[in-house]
Amino acid sequence: LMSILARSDFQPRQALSARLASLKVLDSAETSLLRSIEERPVHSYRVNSRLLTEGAPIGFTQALMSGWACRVRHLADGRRQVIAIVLPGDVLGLCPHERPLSTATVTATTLTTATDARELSALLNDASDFPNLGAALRLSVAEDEHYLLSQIMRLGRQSAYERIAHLFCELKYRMVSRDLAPAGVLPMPLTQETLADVVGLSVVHVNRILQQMRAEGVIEVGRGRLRIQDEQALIASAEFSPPKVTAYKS
Amino acid sequence: LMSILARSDFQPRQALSARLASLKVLDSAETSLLRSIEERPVHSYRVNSRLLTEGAPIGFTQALMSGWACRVRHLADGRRQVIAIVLPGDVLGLCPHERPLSTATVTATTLTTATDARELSALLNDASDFPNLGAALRLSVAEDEHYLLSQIMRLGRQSAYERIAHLFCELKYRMVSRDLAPAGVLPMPLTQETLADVVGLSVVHVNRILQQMRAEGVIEVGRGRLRIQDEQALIASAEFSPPKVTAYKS
DNA sequence: CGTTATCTTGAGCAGTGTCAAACTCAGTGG
DNA sequence: CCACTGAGTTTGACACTGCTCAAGATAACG
Repeated sequence: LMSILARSDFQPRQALSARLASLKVLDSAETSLLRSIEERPVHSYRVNSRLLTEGAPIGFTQALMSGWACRVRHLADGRRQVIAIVLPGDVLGLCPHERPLSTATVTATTLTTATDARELSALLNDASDFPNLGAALRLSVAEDEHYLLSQIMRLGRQSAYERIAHLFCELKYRMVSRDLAPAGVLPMPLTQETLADVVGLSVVHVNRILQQMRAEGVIEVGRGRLRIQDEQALIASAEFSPPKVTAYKS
Repeated sequence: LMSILARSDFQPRQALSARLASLKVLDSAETSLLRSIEERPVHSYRVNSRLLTEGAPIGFTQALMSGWACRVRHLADGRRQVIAIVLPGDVLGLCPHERPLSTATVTATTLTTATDARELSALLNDASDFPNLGAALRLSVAEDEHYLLSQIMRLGRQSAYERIAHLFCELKYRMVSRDLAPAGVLPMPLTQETLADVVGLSVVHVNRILQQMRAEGVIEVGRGRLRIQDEQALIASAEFSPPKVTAYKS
């Protein structure tokens, strides 16, 4: 049993409800709906397998329970850009329109599990039965858009160092809001190669920047973990700020 | 009267209905709702004035009637990234949640007019009265997300030449779908400086790439116009493909 | 018709990419 | 238990894309 807790792909399965509850206070019916989604049997995805394919129909909405995935786009010559990192508690294929096609491929970066969450899709359009949950879901969509905009800012106008710093701040913030970063240490299952595809740099350069950050005592990375030692320094050099999408406190 | 037609900021005011009708067949009630939005008195925005401010509340949803605007993010030292170009027919502040805050600043790049389109916001959550219009609106939101992903791909993994080529293909596609690019010529009111902030390059470099494209006979730019002379070449080098967000034909 | 913004060009340089090789380390199978 | 393997990381040398600075040429605009 100790070994189960120690397994690197272990994730508490409440990431989804943790995130949504942090966006809006939920009532008990809403909480138990989320629980039932979280306790449902999962579908497992092997490393490098696809959860969604660009241009292909989205069968039904899924919620990531454990593991990390990446939304990616490809170019013909093999160049690859990670659009967004998908963490436990994120929802895939949440589209308000009919017969949606995926706008990007989603690949499992680690062993990944996801559950059917098709109720959430319906909630987007008609939240009359679960008003707070509907609101939380919409806020989460707005947050996700905020993160897309941040990715554009990073890639377009920040230096290599700033991009990585900004990404790490964002990952920490997102993991914390799902209770997945105990004691300030977060799992970091991405290889430097994948990291490079996120921040639009070469592997070699990513490696050099990480060395630099380590030398400065700002972070500790390796063995699947990331510890941010000087968060203020990172936040300052990246000009990171967390998403604010509504004027309500929740 | 000839001079009115010749003015560079002249735009037919049906861009919104042209775009939405291209996404889904609308019935007459829906069409006339759009007409009434389009014929409403406009609010004018001077060059460089703000339609929305990052972090500030979004008063109400607006539809751009004429002129071009840019969604931008800023860094403290003055660096600026254009997240997206906002064209006539685009809708601003379309958020499904309560009391939304803007996730980016929107600045008028040319003289711009916009009308109050708050009905559309309500339609996002409850489209029972205007089902096709609701569907069209949701499709337009999905398309907009597709364009954001394209922007990420461009900035992260494409060369300077490819970025500009891709952007031009996208602009042409968007303008055509609103009936704003007669005879294959589109208005191009962006300065090279703004263009640089879109594609994440320096002005000087943008200028050089434009020279190159002109020399190759691929485009003609200047005096506020863009003519794409060899669209196949542009599409091929940029690997451009138009958004496909639903399996329905409309 | 001056004035200012925008565009253009050149020269030199910085940041990041490429290539290639060595090193680490977790698995794997003998 | 140990050698082997292969993915991932690290390092160095060098190339190149795109940036900066600065000045001049055009075009827009009042």
